[in-house]
Amino acid sequence: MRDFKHSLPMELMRAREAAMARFRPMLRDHGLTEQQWRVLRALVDAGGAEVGELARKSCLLAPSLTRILQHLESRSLIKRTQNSTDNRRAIISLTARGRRLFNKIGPRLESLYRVIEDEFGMERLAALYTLLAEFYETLQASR
Amino acid sequence: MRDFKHSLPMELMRAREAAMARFRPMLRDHGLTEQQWRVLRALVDAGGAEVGELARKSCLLAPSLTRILQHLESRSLIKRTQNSTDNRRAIISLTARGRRLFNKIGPRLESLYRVIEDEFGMERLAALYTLLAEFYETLQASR
DNA sequence: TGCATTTATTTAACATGATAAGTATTATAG
DNA sequence: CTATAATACTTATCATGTTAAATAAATGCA
Repeated sequence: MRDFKHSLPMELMRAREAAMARFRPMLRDHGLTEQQWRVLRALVDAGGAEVGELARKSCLLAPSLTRILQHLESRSLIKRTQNSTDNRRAIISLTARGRRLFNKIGPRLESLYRVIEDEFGMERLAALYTLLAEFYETLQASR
Repeated sequence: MRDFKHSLPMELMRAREAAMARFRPMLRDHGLTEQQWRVLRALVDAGGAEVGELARKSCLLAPSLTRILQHLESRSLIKRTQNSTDNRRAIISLTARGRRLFNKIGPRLESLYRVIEDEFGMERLAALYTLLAEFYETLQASR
């Protein structure tokens, strides 16, 4: 059998964890988990979205997102607006408070990201992005 | 701000998830989670290991591993042997039953992995492995 | 119109992720 | 020797991952 050290899912996980270890402490300082941050960021990107759309954009499973939205709503970082044409769908958007938090954290995470760019190099980073996107597309295409 | 779609941790996660989606159903058919499988595989690779060593090899946090070992032990897939020179350290190893389960699942996962190799191509896969390893090393080195 | 089906989201249950704190054992300074 | 620190795990707590089931609203069709 192939060497255990060369398990692709584990290598992907280790690389991700190495990166997240840089970001997580700052998020924690602001009382956010990485998943909660992904939701805020997806909302800024989309400017309001339905739950399903938000799940895709933030790469979260629906049950996880449900809990996270409940949590963020209790902290008044997001709000729900009912869609009049389809009462199953609620539109989620940031509150002013949520946006302020995002504006405070975003730039700091960006600068941490630039450190990684500097250390690893833009070219290799771009190559990695490309391979990852191709890998994902390849595996999705044949489903 | 950089496009949300180009968040490296998310790309790593999506790629990993695409791969795991291929493997998880089979593991589930045998009553194993992917983490439990990683532990069995690390044990085969090491042929018996201390808890800390096992945590590193299987990329699991110590508290998670503690619970997983309790679970696997209750299913008689692993056993603990006390180290006589240091009673804090217990040596974990597979039982005969654990090894049988591994031998049944391992080859099937290998063949699923070969499908991915075929679809994505050995060369690109090798390039991806290399970049991931370099990325990990780069981020660890500067800590 | 009335009812089965589909769609969108939430609940439930169990397992793991992440951090902090606790426990037992070994190593070490004085 | 002995008090103290370091080591190796384990517990505890809260949040998320994963799957299945439930709920509720919209859709399709007889």
